Amino acid sequence: MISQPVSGYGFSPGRPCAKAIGTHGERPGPTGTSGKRTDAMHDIRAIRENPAAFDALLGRRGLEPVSSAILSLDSARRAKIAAAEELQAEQNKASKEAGTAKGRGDDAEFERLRALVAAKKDQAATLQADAGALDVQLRDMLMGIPNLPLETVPVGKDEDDNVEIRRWGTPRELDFAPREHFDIAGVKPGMDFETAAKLSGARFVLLRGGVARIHRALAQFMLDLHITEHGLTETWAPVLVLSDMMEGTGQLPKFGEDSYQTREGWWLIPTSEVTLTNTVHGDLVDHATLPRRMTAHSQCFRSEAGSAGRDTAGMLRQHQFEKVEMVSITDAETGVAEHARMTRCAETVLERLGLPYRTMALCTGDMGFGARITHDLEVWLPGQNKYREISSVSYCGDFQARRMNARYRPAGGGKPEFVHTLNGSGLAVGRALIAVLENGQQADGSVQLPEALHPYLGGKTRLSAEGDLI
RNA sequence: GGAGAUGUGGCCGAGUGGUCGAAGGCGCUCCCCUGCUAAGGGAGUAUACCGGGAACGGUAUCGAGGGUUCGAAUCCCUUCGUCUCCGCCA
Repeated sequence: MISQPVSGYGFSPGRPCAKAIGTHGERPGPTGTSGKRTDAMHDIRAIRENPAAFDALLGRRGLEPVSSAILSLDSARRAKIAAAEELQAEQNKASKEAGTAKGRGDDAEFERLRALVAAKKDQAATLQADAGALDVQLRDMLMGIPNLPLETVPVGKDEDDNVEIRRWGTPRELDFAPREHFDIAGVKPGMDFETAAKLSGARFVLLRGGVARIHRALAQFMLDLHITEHGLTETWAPVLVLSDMMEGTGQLPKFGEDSYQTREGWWLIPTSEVTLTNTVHGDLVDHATLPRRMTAHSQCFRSEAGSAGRDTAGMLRQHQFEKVEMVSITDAETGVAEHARMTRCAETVLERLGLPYRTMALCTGDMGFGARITHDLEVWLPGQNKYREISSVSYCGDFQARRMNARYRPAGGGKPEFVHTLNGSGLAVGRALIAVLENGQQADGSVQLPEALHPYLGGKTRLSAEGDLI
């Protein structure tokens, strides 16, 4: 790397953020300690070797070809680097000779060489600056390009093209008109949007009594299931993270608007995928420690910019919500199998709760930025009379690992290779609460609660129409 | 928040402004010896980029950024992290 690239987007680690609410000009923001690598967002070599394949895979996502733009930047950058390095080599050589000249007291020769070094240095600096500028351009371009879909991912435009791959459970036959969760008699006393709005504004909720306890029970149940039966390691992590971490998992630079940032520069995690995945940020881990399977229960914060007007009723879409997240750090060989495993872990939660769901393979057009393949779990919501997303399980290949510079050394030595990462909700707690309430609702406004939760509710089995656990 | 210390390769740890990409140890790989094991001997072992079919050559990197210098791991400035003590605090 010729020179340290300047951050090409609005904020930069180590400095107060332009986007921060209420700028603190003098206060340095929290920063990471890792350096930036300019080439690591996508495999530039792979693009060089087969630009058509790169464009073809992006084309499946509905994106225009970009490889020729990338490659022309890349070759311009490489030409500058080569020229600059040649000059630096000459500079280093002359400098060394200057040292020996000085050593033997040859002042005339020393002065001549000193001037030569200065000249070379000057020329090299110009070329370095050029290379650096091209580097930043290339980096920004690569940072903005989403992950390549696996060949197995169905091609499509939007969510209408997603493919159902599995369905479990049968929605109950009801002899009454099902209500949405916030409209169920037994739920109303414990789900207070008015007070939450007073405290925090729109898209917040305040839970009380039985509903609050069911919510808590759900999170505990999920965590316990994952750590005792699925072998995930329980983890508790910060919810404030550095910009580097958000960049590592792909929330930045493109999607900064979707998250919140403190005045000091920290970001509030939109999901603990950020913290769990970045546990290996910048690390060279022992292959024998893979796969690393983690789970965490955390608060999640999302600005929900761009979803104004959607799902405004109830607690389906909130600025702050809880989620039990699963993350696996693994390698290229086991990534796809791990994805299937993780999907099963999430499905198991729903099955234990007796909640009907379907598993969808997202099409290329509906997949998230960092994913190579994503399965969404959609739970049946009788109040809405439809399946709604409650979990999303993605395999990211080495996409995040490249951004994080997270690698492992293969068994038996050899060059370090990027780890592969996966993440999935297991599950969104708030949405699970909704599903439990809506699916368990009775004609009288009470709610029958899943057996799996009873131990977490002190043996209580129902939410009465008055809102009490009984 | 105040004072001090510190940040070196997978890990630990040495380091004089040029002979340092960096001693030594651990770990790892290969080989030898030892009829198993334990121990021992030898060799190798940073990352990224650029050029090259390769051998290899070049450039950069000693938390990060900047500066002084012909030349910086080593000097100066800024900044971040860590540790210790004090203060405050769930």
